[in-house]
Amino acid sequence: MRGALRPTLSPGEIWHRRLTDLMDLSEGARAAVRDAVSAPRSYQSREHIVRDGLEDTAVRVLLSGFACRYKYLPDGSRQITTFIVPGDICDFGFLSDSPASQSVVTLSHSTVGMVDLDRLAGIVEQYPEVMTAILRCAAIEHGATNELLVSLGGRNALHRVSHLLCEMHFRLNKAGLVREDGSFDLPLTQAELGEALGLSTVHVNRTVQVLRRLGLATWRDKVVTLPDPEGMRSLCSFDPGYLQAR
Amino acid sequence: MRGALRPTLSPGEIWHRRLTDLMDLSEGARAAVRDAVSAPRSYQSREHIVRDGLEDTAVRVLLSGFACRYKYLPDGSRQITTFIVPGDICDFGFLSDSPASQSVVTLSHSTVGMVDLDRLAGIVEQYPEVMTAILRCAAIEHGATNELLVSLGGRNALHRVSHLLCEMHFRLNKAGLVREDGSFDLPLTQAELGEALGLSTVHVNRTVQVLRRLGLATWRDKVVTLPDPEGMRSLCSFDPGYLQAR
DNA sequence: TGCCTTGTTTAACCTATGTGAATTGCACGG
DNA sequence: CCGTGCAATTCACATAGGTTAAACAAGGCA
Repeated sequence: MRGALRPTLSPGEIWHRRLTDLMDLSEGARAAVRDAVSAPRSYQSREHIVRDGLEDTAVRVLLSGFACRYKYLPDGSRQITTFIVPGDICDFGFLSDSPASQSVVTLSHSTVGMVDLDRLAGIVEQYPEVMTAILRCAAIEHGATNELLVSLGGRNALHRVSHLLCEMHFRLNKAGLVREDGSFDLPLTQAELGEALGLSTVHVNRTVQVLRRLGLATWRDKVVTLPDPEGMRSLCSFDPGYLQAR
Repeated sequence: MRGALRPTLSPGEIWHRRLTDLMDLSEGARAAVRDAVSAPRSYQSREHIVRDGLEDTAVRVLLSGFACRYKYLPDGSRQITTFIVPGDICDFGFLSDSPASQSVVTLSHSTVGMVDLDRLAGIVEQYPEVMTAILRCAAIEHGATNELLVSLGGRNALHRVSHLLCEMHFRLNKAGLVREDGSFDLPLTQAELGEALGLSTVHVNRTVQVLRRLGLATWRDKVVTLPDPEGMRSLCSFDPGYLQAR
């Protein structure tokens, strides 16, 4: 049983980790952030965290599991626009005081922490750096959306799939969710991956098999392994710049 | 010569118009915003406004003309990720105090106003609603990116092109740039439209001709006319919700 | 034990869109 | 008036990826 992920963390630990990665925070700010996250609420797979932008008085932070934002097309097909991993904010509608136009749904069993908006306002007033950190979260998410856009506009199926796997590897690694052997949980179905990448399920399957044959990726039982991350990155020219503060 | 667009405006007028559309601003805030925009700087077509996120101490607002944000793919092709029309902020990097990862280039002769960052900070401190208004600008831009993502992921060529034309019609109309007869300047080349929509130039051309034959759109000499906006909207199920504050 | 359900895989066939290359129409500069 | 060059257009052909349907595997449950 090598690769136990990590000991249990306090709810706020994950968000704290994310924010300090993006911004130097004072000791006081860090404590405030850590304490602001409420006891996690648990969601089953395919349960809605945010329904069509119905926003209330709290910011939701994914603490564990996997989720996505999506939009429906008129023909009933679904386009996934972002994947949400632990540490991510589920919905940025609170920033502009307007409900989000999208819904957020879990893709696996997940837990979500709440940060009360009034409380957050107080923290931000005392520690303005926290606001910058949050805005960086938003900027990175926007960057990820842009990169997905680039994938759909200009990359072929093989590059789309490998680029997304590289991104997941990178993001989950930052969250401490990649094991020693380079494997990580990716609780997606191939159909869902297709809904994000604009590919049919069948073609996602074909493409994943090519990656297997190339010895660059395996994906079984919701676990992805990249035996040769460097080879994978160079295959699709993955550059994680868009996922980092600078 | 019907349809003269509108009399000359003071530089800050356009931005003022945009922000008040998104947010109720007090008289003081409106004056502050109006006065904060510097004398416009003029750019030729295809000149860079922001180069690879080299950010300085001012926010740039497009006052007239047309621009886009883009990213290059490793194979040298270019993916346009956003079109920027008068009233839009060119780059939101200043929000998170990190350089943008993209470049902004004009697509026609354009003018750009600058808002000094320190000055803006002062305004925001006195009138926090201005910050919310700016964050709404950012949210709407994110919404537009998402919608383009949806186009690339799930719409066919005809719907992509018509949806984009509907969006342009809507956005330019808000900026007061659509003439009585429903026509508006779209200083793009078909190749550039293809770079945004993930289509080859040839196929953009084919598609535009279909729209012509359907009597839904004409596009000549950089001028687009939608004789039947409603038909156009229903063709591609255009819903401008994602472009508005609510 | 055996039937559902959900997800992956395979196969045959089809089409929307890309590619390459030539043609046309203009606007511009000399 | 003639070249030059960019943008729009056309044509012939190629292909990546979609579609439909069926088979297969594994887990849950009666």
